Amino acid sequence: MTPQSFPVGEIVASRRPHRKDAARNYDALIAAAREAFAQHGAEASLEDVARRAGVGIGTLYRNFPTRRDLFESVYADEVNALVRAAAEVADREPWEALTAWLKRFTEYMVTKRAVREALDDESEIFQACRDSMYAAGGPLLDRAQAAGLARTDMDFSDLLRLVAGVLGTTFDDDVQRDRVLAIALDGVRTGG
Amino acid sequence: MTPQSFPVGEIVASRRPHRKDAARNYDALIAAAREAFAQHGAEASLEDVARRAGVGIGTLYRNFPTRRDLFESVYADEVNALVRAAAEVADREPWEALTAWLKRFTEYMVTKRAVREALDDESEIFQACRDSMYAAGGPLLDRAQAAGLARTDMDFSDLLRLVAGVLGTTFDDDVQRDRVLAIALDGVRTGG
DNA sequence: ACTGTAGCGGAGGTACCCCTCCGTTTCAAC
DNA sequence: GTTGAAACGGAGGGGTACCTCCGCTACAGT
Repeated sequence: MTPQSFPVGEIVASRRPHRKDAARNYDALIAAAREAFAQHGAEASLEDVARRAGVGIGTLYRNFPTRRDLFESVYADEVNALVRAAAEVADREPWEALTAWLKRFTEYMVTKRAVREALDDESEIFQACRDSMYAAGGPLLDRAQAAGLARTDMDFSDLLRLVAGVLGTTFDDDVQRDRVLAIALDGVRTGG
Repeated sequence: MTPQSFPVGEIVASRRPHRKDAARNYDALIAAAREAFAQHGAEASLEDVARRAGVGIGTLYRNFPTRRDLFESVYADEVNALVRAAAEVADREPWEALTAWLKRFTEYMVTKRAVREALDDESEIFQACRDSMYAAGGPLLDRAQAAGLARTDMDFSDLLRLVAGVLGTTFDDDVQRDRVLAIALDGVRTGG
């Protein structure tokens, strides 16, 4: 309801280097990895990631000594974007703010899917990211519930799973996707 | 409504061999492949599949010359099981029959997920399987709609995507999964 | 029981991936 | 501009997967 006041910065201490060329390579690696993981899942080739980023394999390993390190950085990056998105919709109407944020949540899911395969659910970073995300998005559901627009026998976690699931499937076209998502959200919505 | 009268047999001409040892190996390969694909996705190692099945790699390649052939057989096998399941629930109450079948649909989704990655959506087998599955499951939704238990501004395809999506995600536990699925189906259900 | 053949397993060539190591390049502080 | 340290790229050793090929095995029909 008020602009987010909790920290939206780095979830884990970012290892982004200071030198210009190094920082550029770091960013290129994160972007390439997100792309590769989205396309090939958790087992994407790291050499392919380095190729996409236009850097040598050695550079990849210096920045991310293990595959897990790369996953964590890509994932944290996505979560940060999602947290920022929550602040951006905070001034809209309750239900519209919620659904707008859930739309942005779609993109996050693509990365999340691959990351799930690689990182243990109980890992520290997952915990931190979940906290961060719930702190950012949770109030959006709270507002809708307080306004009598959303059922109260569910929590934010339920909502995310529902939306994540629906958006994680493929559809004939965008029209069908929106229709099915609307049906799912009809299960969430209450007269208002 | 009446027991299924359409063919529930092989969707594609099965290449299952006649000789006893060969047939056993064929079945073991299908089972091992389903397991491996569920676990590792479309890029599971074929040598691993052969190992799980307890056969030589040569045997795998004789039965399934290409990775695609193996996928198609595993997939067709699953669809056949799903079609049979529709016949088995046909004598229950409309809404209960529908949800019972959708529960079985969960298992199918695990395989489907991997197969999607490997097979083109427009492939002949996908088309045939979809027809077969819709013919089997579609009447279950029709019945529920006719009984005023399900909204009529959606079709069977929408329902499958919705359920497939929800069940394709992970949950904290079975209780949450059932709760979220119930919310989604609340969007489908109409007063009754 | 005999026997022809369908079926079997796995060795091995090729290709790709993982990850380390180190000689070379590039930055930035002076 | 000089220079030292940080960063770079990619060669290369070890491992695994793909797929073919062929000598061996075991089934089924007589």
